[in-house]
Amino acid sequence: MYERKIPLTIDCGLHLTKEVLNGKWKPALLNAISMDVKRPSEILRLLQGVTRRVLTVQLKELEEHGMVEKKIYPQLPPKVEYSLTEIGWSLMPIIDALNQWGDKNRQFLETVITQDPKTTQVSKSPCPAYRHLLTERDTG
Amino acid sequence: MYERKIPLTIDCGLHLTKEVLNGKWKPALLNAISMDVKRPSEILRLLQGVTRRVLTVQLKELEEHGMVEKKIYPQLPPKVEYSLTEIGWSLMPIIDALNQWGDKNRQFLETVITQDPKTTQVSKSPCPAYRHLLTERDTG
DNA sequence: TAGCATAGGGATAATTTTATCCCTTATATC
DNA sequence: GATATAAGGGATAAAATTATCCCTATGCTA
Repeated sequence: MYERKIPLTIDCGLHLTKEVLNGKWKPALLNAISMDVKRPSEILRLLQGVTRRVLTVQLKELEEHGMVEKKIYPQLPPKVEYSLTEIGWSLMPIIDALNQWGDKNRQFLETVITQDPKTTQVSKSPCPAYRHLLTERDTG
Repeated sequence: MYERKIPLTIDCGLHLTKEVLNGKWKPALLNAISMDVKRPSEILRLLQGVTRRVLTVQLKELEEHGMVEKKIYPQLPPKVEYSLTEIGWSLMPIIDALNQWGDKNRQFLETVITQDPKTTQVSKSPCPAYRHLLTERDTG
């Protein structure tokens, strides 16, 4: 298994949190699970772009970090359901804020990110509904 | 210059925000600048662990993404000061939340992160004061 | 019997991100 | 003359993260 060679910096809250959220799909996974999209196959359908392998790996990390719980149903074909733990739920206001900030500033951000010379292409498939929409939270 | 080969996913706010905050030191840099630690040399001293090169690169990205502004004083040796833009400031509540969440759950997080088999070592130098401490914000 | 669905994981390639090393500029100080 | 300071950046090495490919298991359906 892979072993980190450079020590992880965890000297401030920022870095600790970053470690938990570190992974291309982690925030989106937490978000999906919070919306009751809890089976890997469902998540795979919801999140255009994740591969099964990466999904498995990042879910496992979230589980190891205590953000989600995994329930295995002893049946075939396999059935597994993930759910947020208490500490996982406590991250949701932050995930929502990240999501809303991005959406609110979408026009600006798309411009600056696209202008970035190292960004040659961008993938923009329509976004599935998010929890903050479902629950009608509005922060203007 | 480096060019991305896999298209960037920006189909939801979460990914847009992630792109802006993507970089080992980005949140910490924004935080430092928000606290008036605005010269590269000061930041270098404050943030144990960043190298000058990475500092330069990540500050430049933050600038290209419109989160910070750079003021160059025409003198020698050079003097440069970074400051948050309006949209950069609008990120601060989120940065604070990330920071506070990490600190609040430090004990738990240190445990699960340290137990992680791929994490062999961890660097823990004392953390400099953060803005939310200076401004006495408390979210308990 | 072949193929699908479901979830997981090993091995390795490809990509992206960070780290390391060295060079530039111009002034001040030892 | 050597050295420090301040900021920036090119080239490349190293490390970390993601992607790709293939294999496991078992019951159901065509």
